[in-house]
Amino acid sequence: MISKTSLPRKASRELRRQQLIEATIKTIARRGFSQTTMTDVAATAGVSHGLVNFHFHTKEKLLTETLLFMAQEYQSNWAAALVAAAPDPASQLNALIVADFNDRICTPDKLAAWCAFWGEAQSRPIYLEQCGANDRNYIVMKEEVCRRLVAEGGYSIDPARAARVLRVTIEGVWLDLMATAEPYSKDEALKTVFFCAAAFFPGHFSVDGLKLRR
Amino acid sequence: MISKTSLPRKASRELRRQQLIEATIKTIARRGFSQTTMTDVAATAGVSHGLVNFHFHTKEKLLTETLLFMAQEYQSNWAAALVAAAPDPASQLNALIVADFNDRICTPDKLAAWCAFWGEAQSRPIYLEQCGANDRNYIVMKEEVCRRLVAEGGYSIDPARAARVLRVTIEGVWLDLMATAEPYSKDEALKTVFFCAAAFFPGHFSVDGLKLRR
DNA sequence: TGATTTTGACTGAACTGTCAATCAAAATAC
DNA sequence: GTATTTTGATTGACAGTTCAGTCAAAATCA
Repeated sequence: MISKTSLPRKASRELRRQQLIEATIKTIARRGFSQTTMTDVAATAGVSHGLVNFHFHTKEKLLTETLLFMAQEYQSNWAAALVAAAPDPASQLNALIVADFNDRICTPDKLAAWCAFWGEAQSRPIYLEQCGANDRNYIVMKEEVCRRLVAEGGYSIDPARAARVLRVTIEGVWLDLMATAEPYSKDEALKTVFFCAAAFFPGHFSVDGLKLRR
Repeated sequence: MISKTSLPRKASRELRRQQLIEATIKTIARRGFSQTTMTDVAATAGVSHGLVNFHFHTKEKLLTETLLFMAQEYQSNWAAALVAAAPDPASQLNALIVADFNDRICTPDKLAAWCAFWGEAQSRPIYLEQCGANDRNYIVMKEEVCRRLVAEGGYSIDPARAARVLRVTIEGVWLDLMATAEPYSKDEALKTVFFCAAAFFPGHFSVDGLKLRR
């Protein structure tokens, strides 16, 4: 509140939009998609509900911009992990896996929000389009990494299917991490993914992660 | 509309309830959870919206009963597949996998409805409790089958993790089947699951399914 | 006839989007 | 540097709409 007043207006505008997007994520995670109202979001951000309309015009726009933000954050996270990794395919695959359990991406609120958006997206083509391009990028890139790893390691498996199983396994343990029914640790979740990678690429991965140079 | 007079009028209480539950599934699949109204459900079933309240009292009860129906249908599907299968663990695992792609369970409407419920369940403990017991049954049973298969085949993998990866892989390809962005056939989805089973249990499974007796 | 099912108009609550008024910051004038 | 004007951010009340749930009456059944 106090620090807000001292900020320049241009920065304040972007800051407030960002604040409202984060409030939206938190609200969706806490109350669910169908029970998220503009007033809830505003209350979470500590502002009046009129302000949300001032910045986003409609509820629909607020929701799509929130989804877009999460999609871009997700994409830039794995893209950054990829450029930071060594150029060999095993290191890159390892970096991709670890990146998905990054503390900034893999928070309870964001996982719950992803889940809520995903559940709603089935009936809203706009949502699917919103992050469809990102999804495709990710899939293509992951397949390519697996293809190179198969070639390098002399494996005889279908790289596209391996990439697909690894991708959905990560999604799956994400969901498990949220469901209160069957809880296990984030570490066990990561181990499960590596267990899977080790089954496909035993020369490069073990249940504990990337194997050291052979 | 025309057939209404011949069937629903004469329909018993249970039949109408069932009809409304199916209309709810279809409506949720088509319009999404947050946009599903009592009037929508009633219109889909071809009755007035007052009747829905007559049979289910509240919207919340209609939704929970719909979820309960799907959970029970899912459970009885795999339970039936299990008793029909040969007693050896490989046959039972195979039966479980195939059962999840059964035409009665694996319809676009039901997958979309599952997805919508799942997205909403994160913020509604009641929904999770609703099918939590079923989920746990399934997980325990699947782990047990994998444990027996590991013992029989002399594999050296963790059966709980194998069971988990197989479970979430099935969930994952289910989701892929719905998302319009990256569509592949139901057959390819099943092959992907078997690809995974073959990686864990190469003596018993190939990408085409259960291997014949060795 | 009496019991049960079904209809559709109605009510009250909740929610979205609008708007006039207010206030603070920035720009401009003096 | 100080006063004045302009711009942008914020509020809260309000209008219009939607929707869940109610209910009295009608239809149907047995």
